[in-house]
Amino acid sequence: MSESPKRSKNQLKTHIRAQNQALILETAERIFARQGLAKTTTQMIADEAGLPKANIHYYYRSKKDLLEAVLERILQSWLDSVSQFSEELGPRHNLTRYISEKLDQSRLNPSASKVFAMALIGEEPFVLEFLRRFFVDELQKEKQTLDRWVEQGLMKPVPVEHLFITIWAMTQTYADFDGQVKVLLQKEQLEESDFNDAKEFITKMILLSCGIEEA
Amino acid sequence: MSESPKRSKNQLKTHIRAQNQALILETAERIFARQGLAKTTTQMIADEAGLPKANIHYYYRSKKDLLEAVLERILQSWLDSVSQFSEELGPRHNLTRYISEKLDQSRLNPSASKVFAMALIGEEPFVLEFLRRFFVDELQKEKQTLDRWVEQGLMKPVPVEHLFITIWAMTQTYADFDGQVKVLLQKEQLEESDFNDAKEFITKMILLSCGIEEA
DNA sequence: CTGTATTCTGACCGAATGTTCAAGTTTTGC
DNA sequence: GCAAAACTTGAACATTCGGTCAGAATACAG
Repeated sequence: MSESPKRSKNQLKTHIRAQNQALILETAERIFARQGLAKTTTQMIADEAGLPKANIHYYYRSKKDLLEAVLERILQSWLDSVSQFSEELGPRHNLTRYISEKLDQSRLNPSASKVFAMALIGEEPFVLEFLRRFFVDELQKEKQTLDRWVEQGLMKPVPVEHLFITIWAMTQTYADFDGQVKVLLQKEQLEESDFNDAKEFITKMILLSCGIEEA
Repeated sequence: MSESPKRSKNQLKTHIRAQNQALILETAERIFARQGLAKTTTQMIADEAGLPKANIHYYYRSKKDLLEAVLERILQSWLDSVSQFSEELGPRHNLTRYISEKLDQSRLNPSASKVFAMALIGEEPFVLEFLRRFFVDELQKEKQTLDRWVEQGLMKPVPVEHLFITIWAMTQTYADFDGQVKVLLQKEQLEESDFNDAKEFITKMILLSCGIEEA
């Protein structure tokens, strides 16, 4: 138990703060996903984190602040983990990787996915603003890349907005509506193989619709 | 104002009841969709329906009862409006119609769509139970029909569960996450043409992936 | 070791909200 | 018309929940 072999004297400044904030954000994300944004109480988060409620409010003034911090953390991790489209690698490779990464995200971090979907469906201003600031530009860039691939005859022209909306919709579904998916697949729990089946099916659909793969 | 030209003596029994329940259910559905299930208060519904709050509780004992009544109404209307797959008409016609009808539903009754999605993402036991009772059997039937089409060489074999999950995901998205869609399409409001674009794109994707349409 | 900054926490508060109730009013069946 | 049933509604209640605060405890710098 009593282990402190090396007191690395460097960033002990607000060591406690960073540690507690991380604990609170992780716990909050989990409970927000499980209970819904509105039904989640600061008391629940406090209990599950093993902290008194007042301590939560010491780090995050209001529940809204806490939710926004949770969302910001999610979005930041997504921005970090998403690969940019690389024109040289061509459409097949890029689209396949994009779908694969999105489904992996849904599978490996379902809480984050679900919290984000809840915020979206509830039209939290914070999230819409974030989309406006980051993803609209992102989409424009990807559109240009796709246009160039079309010019080079590597794929057929497609409505890029709808392409990305549908990819988003399909990949998110497996995390966001997992209750429904479990019922339809008649499984207690989704396994990696289910995600792989989905990955294969969705990828094939998208490649076909872009004229990259032949039927 | 004082109009009662013909007192059709038949179903005046609980005329008032039916009328008020309809008003309450419609209003509740709208506000549930706008505010979220948990944030919606009985007071809001009362105000927007022009009734005192106690009157809402006269017809629906609890908020949970009211939500379930709203959900039941939505599901019933869906069951009524959905066309059965008809084997003779073949896969192209049936799938095209199915996608078209689902997108029309999302467009023409976005509140219903959104409330249902909120209940699903929150894993309301009522909805999951309903899915289990109705849609699992439904899916089995459709699976058999598709199998026969495959045998007849009218389409290629596909993972039917994932086919329907992805169709569901894509068509619902335009209603459920319309905030996000509007941002990405950079529109103030979604128009019928946007839904038609989506309809065309999704239909083509699905037909291609079933080997019904050539690239 | 000492003073300062940071963190911790039990107790409390006010507002909001679902629900009940009892006393009214209207409608209905006869 | 009349009694019973159905409907209406203002007021009140109990509970829950987000948020505050003051003072105790702890960590930290010099």
